[in-house]
Amino acid sequence: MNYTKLLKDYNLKVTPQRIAIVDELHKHGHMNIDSLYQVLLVKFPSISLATIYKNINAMIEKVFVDEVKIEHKKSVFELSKKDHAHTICSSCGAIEDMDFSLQNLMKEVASNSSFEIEKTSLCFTGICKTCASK
Amino acid sequence: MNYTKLLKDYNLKVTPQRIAIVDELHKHGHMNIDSLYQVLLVKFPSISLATIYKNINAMIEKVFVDEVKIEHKKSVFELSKKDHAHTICSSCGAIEDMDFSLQNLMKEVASNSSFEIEKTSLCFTGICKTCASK
DNA sequence: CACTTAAGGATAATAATTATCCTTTGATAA
DNA sequence: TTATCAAAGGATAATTATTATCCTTAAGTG
Repeated sequence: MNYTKLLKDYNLKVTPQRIAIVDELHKHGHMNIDSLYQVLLVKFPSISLATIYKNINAMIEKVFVDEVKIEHKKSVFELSKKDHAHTICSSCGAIEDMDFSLQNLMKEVASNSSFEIEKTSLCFTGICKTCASK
Repeated sequence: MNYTKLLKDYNLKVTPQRIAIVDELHKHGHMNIDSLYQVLLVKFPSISLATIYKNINAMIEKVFVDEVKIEHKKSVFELSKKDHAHTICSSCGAIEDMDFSLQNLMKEVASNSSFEIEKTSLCFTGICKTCASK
């Protein structure tokens, strides 16, 4: 993926730190602030935690990164992708995407309610396949 | 509702502060820590914020209060009730329950996935009826 | 390559939550 | 009803999380 173009498209200056943030989010799927910080310290030994916060917030603002709020844990961040739910394993903590048509859900609600939906968040907490087989 | 019995059933000592917390949650539906604190200050002018935190955490632990995490806002808390979703108005901030059969959703997922669901959280962000008509 | 502006890094400030410690109050049983 | 004990409340300190500030550095533009 061309992260330089991505950043430019969203009017964010292309810096090595930003490229790395997007790169790591892409590689890991879901990361919280601390794990991002830890992994970026490898490439940028003097990177500041403030840089992580500032950039994640900027990317959320530009709507190409989303925050996923999780019970009893710090939020994780992901590159925006449409129409999916999340599974959170209460045993190992793994967070995964799950294919799920939120569109259908939203249509269903739209026809039964007067609430105008802009965004839907669906999270399943439970036991993942790996933990279940142990 | 008999809050004394409720607290006893969950092995929590019955104190006036706890009864008031449950009472306010019941009356208001959804409250964050600060609004709880403000409203409890009326009845208990010397109540400590720490008491609110400690009790909400204890009630969550006992699983008769749930936390609802909301984007860009502090979490709100509600007395546990089953099978419903939440709507959050991005205009006025109102948080409401929405009747919604999470059971069906969970069955659907169970038959298509190997993830064992324990709990489902569904939030719709958008514009509420009142704000839409303005 | 020079200039302008925004980003990075270090750190202080603020906000949010939890821990500590002492006092008070429920719950239990004599 | 009262004595006892453990747990809850209140005040506040400590910790954690996040944001703001300020100066230096580097990206974008011509």
